Amino acid sequence: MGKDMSYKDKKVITIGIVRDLTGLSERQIRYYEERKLIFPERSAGGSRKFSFSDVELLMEIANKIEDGIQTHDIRKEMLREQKKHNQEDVRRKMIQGQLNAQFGLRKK
Amino acid sequence: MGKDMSYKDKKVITIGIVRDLTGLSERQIRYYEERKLIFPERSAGGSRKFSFSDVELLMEIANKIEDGIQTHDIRKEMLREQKKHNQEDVRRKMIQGQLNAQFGLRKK
DNA sequence: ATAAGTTTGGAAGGAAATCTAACATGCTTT
DNA sequence: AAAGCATGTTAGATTTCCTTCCAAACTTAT
Repeated sequence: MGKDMSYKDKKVITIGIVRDLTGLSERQIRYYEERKLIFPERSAGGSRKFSFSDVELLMEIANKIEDGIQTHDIRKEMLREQKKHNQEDVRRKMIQGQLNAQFGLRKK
Repeated sequence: MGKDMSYKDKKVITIGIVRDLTGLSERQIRYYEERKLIFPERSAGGSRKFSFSDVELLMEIANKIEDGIQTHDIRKEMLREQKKHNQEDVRRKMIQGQLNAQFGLRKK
């Protein structure tokens, strides 16, 4: 239940490295956070920590910005995507639930 | 040929995070580097950068240290492992070379 | 058993990396 | 014209990291 994550999603990368990996400025990275496009964690002292997923997302964001899309609209797109995935997830879990009920697979 | 790497091998994690991930002290981590058990890269400013592989290796090292094995012997074990893998690699590549020669698969 | 080596902690002082907040600029959109 | 967007830059404070040293408690070798 403690749900562990792949390396890709572990928040372990500081902003300077993200800068080097993406080619974005730190200013841009912080701004995209402000606009709620990315959600780094924080260290005890307050430093941002990003994952490789965040880095990938930032590169996609960079592309859209280049195409003249505004952060506001990027956010909308992202929320739409998210919703779609959530729905798929719910469907998948419901089906699993049905199966469990029918065939009485017990957990643990 | 620019050989790209998986996330696991990218050197992107600073020592403080490695400390948190492994439970080792920074002192210990630096010492194990001094003893040539791990090989972090450096930022332009001189900060160490580790990969997830390094983190895993550090956890193995920590176990061996707990078992009373000395860094010197851990290093020997590691070199032995390394050599074995290199040999396997050479063998694999030689076989591949033979096949290419026999069947004239051309590269590119 | 004395000497030498191992492993770790801790302190000092300095440099690098990060943080927030503010102001400036050049564009868009309203 | 006013408001909002995206980014750069600066300043000062804080956090993180670096190396170098000394100390302590062990372990191994002579």
